[in-house]
Amino acid sequence: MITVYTTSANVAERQFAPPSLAISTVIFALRPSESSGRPTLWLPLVRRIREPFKGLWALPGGPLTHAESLQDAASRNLRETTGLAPSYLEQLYAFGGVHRSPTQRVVSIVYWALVQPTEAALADESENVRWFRADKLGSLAFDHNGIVDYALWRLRNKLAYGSIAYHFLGEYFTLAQVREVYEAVLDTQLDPANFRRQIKSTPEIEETGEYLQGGKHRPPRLYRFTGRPGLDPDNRSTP
Amino acid sequence: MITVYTTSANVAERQFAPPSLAISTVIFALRPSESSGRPTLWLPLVRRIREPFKGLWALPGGPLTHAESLQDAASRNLRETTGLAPSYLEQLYAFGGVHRSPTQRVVSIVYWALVQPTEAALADESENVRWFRADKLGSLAFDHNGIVDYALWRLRNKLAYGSIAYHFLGEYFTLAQVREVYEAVLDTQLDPANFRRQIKSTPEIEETGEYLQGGKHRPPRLYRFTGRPGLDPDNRSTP
DNA sequence: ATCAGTTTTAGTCAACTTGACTATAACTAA
DNA sequence: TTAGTTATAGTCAAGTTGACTAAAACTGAT
Repeated sequence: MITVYTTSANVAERQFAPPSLAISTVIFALRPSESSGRPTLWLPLVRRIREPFKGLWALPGGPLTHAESLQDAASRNLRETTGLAPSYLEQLYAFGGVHRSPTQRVVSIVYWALVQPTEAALADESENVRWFRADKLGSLAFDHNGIVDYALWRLRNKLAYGSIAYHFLGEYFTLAQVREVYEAVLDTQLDPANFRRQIKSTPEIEETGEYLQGGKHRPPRLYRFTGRPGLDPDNRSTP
Repeated sequence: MITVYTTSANVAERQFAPPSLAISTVIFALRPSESSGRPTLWLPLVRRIREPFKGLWALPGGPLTHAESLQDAASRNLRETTGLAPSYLEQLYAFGGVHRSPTQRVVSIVYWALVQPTEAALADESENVRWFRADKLGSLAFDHNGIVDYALWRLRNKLAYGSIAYHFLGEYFTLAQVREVYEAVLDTQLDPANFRRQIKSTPEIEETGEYLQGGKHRPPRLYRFTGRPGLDPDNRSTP
């Protein structure tokens, strides 16, 4: 038996085509809030230029090409749509509900990424690519609101547990900046003294001899993160 | 432009076909070890009856049909190959390295499951379906050794954190049985007194009035787990 | 009946961690 | 010089953890 699928298949034919596979990315960066000036969570979205959901905002994404691993596809897509190179990239989840898209069956393998503020400032922004505050997104295309919610949950989880916060920051940072990352992501206030005691007790934080000058107060010491992010189980792109 | 893919495509044609999508499952159950009699981790594998890796053992898996969500596909597959109904089922990871299979590009969305010992005892076993100790697997087909390692890591992680252990057990259990789950999965000895203090301090454990009779020692009280497992972000199979 | 063997269960104690809070240090701007 | 600001160290009580002791409650053998 020979089964034939075409890219311009009608609905009846699509019933038998394999589900199509897409890669999307939730990209987080810290940017100063317009109101308070404190850092808050933002993410870039792209406007859909075709049906379904034409005109609505959606997560950046695209197809998986033949020669690249899932992770490579995610970081290529991220670069192509926003010009960004992430400092952290991890698989979030494979979404495969039957009715995610009204026109065809799509399985989306979603990654989430963190970018540093210097990177984020360089990001391309245009009519069809814009940054939004993570807590003020409005209604997105497909199930993308749910996906962002889940990515936020994972980010908060990972922050509470591990050593993810430093990927929002540059190579050198003050402990107050680390605290601001936690405060922005978890949306709470933290006691500065207790917070620094905890952070300093983790072995992956290294004191440098440098201080950050220029504030109108006692200059804070600069630190460095020496840990490596845990490798994903599947990212062996070039064997 | 019309692109045509056939199920009997040759290698050159497959280059342009979309990567195919498969669902696999890592199924864990506790069974008594032959040597010590204590519970240990086991999982069922199926023997491959065709190339590639013909004759080797592999994770149970199969295709994704059109009308079912990823999770539904995983539990259907699990039922078809082993006859099992899992008490816990969660997505593990989407594996999509370029060279996972020598003959074609395959993206595998892998689930992991826990089954209760009563279930596990009923599981079909045959020439081509057999249970193995998780720490004595030998060399499996594809990248399945790596997948099992990752599933083990996730299981241990989840155990240390959350309320997963009870899905290995029946509705009623003693605290010593819970401890045996931890000891089997983490492969350590735990102090009985300290362990029970910790478990009893979690609010989801409920004392029953019943005791387990029949041991040659003081009869232990039976407990019940009242928490619900966290829902996966995508398992809305029937909307 | 009693005793040894077993596991269950409660409790103690020191070491460590956490959250709330106080106080001093080191800078800038007026 | 002083007020304002953040950085940084330290204290203290409450809570948690790990190592350990001991009593309770059953069975099976003497």
